[in-house]
Amino acid sequence: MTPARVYQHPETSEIAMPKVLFALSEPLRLTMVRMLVERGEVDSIDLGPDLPRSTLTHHTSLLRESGIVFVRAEGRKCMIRLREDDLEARFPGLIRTVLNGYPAGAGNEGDA
Amino acid sequence: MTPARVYQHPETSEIAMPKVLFALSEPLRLTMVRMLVERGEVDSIDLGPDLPRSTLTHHTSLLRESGIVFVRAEGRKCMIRLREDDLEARFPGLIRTVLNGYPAGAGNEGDA
DNA sequence: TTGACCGTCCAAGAATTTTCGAACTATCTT
DNA sequence: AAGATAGTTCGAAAATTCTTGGACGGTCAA
Repeated sequence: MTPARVYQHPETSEIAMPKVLFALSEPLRLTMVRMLVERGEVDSIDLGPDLPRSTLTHHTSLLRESGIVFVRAEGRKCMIRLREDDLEARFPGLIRTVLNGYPAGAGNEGDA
Repeated sequence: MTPARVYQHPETSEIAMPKVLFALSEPLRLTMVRMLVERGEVDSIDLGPDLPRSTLTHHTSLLRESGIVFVRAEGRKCMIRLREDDLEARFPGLIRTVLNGYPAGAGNEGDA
């Protein structure tokens, strides 16, 4: 039994505003974050069913490394959830304020 | 008497969250925005006295095109101020929330 | 165990952003 | 008018980021 996949996450205190804003500055990732807020923990593939897997990994890694999401391995899939409490502690109101200004559908995401 | 320099600004309704977040995702520009909040309208050169002028123009243009600042020519200088009301109307609380999470000095800016 | 799946890593190319010197225009001072 | 000053534009080079295919290793079902 191997330790499966392990993901590195920044400490709450290490979460940096510029990196977070950069991560959120992409419509695709912003839409992912909205889905996380609405659904709680999701299977990573739900965040971009039509994306090539390596592209999806790229974006989820960026969200993880910036401190926005927590990632854990679950069997062969990968479950992702927003670090709500950590983000709220570090940058109170940020996620809510940002999503408020980016209504659903604003980014022409996915399902036509 | 020539019309001097004219600057294009997006309408309030055209200000887009991803572009704004991208503009704010750079420590240098984030620091500029803080200075604008603290000082009101400033001479553009105050935003980066040590930067090459063309670099300064690049950053101020990006802030202007994203809808964050208003720029006007004043003689040979260029005065810049935050579009506080427009930003507050479009994305309530955003600037305050962001600057709150990016304390002064966080970006090692300028004066050593 | 075999085979299908899933996610990551690597590498390469495309696209974007950043930086800044040089040339140019406009403005102010004298 | 001449010289100094301010800002923009252009071009080029460096740095980042984005996208994707392909190889690889772990996981699940049969």
